[in-house]
Amino acid sequence: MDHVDEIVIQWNRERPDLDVEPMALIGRLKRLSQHLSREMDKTFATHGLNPASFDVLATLRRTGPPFCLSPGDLLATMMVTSGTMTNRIDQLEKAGLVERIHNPKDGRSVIISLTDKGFKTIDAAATAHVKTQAKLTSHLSKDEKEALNLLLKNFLGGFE
Amino acid sequence: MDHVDEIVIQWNRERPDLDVEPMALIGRLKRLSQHLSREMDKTFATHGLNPASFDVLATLRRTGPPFCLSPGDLLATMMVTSGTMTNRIDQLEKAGLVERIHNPKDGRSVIISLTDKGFKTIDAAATAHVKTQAKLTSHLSKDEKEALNLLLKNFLGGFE
DNA sequence: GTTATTTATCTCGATATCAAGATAAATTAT
DNA sequence: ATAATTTATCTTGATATCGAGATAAATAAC
Repeated sequence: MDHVDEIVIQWNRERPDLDVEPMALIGRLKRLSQHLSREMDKTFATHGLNPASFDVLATLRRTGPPFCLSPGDLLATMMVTSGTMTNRIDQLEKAGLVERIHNPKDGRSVIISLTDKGFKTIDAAATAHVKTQAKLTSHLSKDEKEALNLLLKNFLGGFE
Repeated sequence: MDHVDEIVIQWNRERPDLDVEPMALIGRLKRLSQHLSREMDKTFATHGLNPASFDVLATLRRTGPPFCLSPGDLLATMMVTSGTMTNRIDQLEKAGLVERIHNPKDGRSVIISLTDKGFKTIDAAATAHVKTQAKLTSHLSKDEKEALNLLLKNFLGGFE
């Protein structure tokens, strides 16, 4: 009997015409996502990052050498607008974690490159982040994790 | 081979020391939550609402008669701060969907009450919302929905 | 070659949120 | 009764995001 169960009971009493089964599923998904994000954000904060900056740095880092991508490339992997990406890069540049390099082959675009400081920061943060995520999923058994992952992948497939 | 699979491959190549299994699970959960929210937000918008205002009105509505709760009660069911709640109520009051009633039994607190207009709005929006949610989960079989819901409930239990 | 279109990024204004603290009423302690 | 504490809500300042549109370079059409 959790928070979502109570919501379902209330709706069933007030609006018995509505089938709120999907609401329970989506509600739990959303709430879980919020809880997980809050915990992970704490890890980012101990490395001077927020989720947005972690995301950008991690995307550059996992790309491999030479740790460069255009704002457009970064956009393509994250669900944000171009204005948001400009702002994220501004912050990271100000913090000395990335730099904007003029693209000699295309005057419209720039190349976002991890600095040494950015590399060290994201490598340390990623190590801690993975540890946090392991802890956050430690309540689940191996089988549960696999089953959940598979169901989510299938579900997500309908959108991407 | 979805978006998250590619991320896992990249991390395995660049940082084979990291176990990114939990990252895949959490990443899918988060991304799915975003997709679902975006779709649901469209339904809210057609009723002149945003997710925040829908949430407040729905909470008041499903409470049943007399469709009243204090800001503190509303806070307890949503994961937001008191400042956010004040702002949400301000917007809804300005739109004529709720009203702040002075609580005669406690000078510190107020009672947030659904207006007729608020009641009609949320009833129509909720009907449409449930329909949207049914569509969003229609890719999943009945068994999948049940299995997923159960796993999520178990997972969520660790946080609430 | 000049014009039109597309592409890549940035700018601007509006908004929802949070964290921290202010205000004011109720409760508890002395 | 008075003072101290707790509780309920609101205020303020900062920030991340979005949507829409601006800018400027590359490409395509003619």
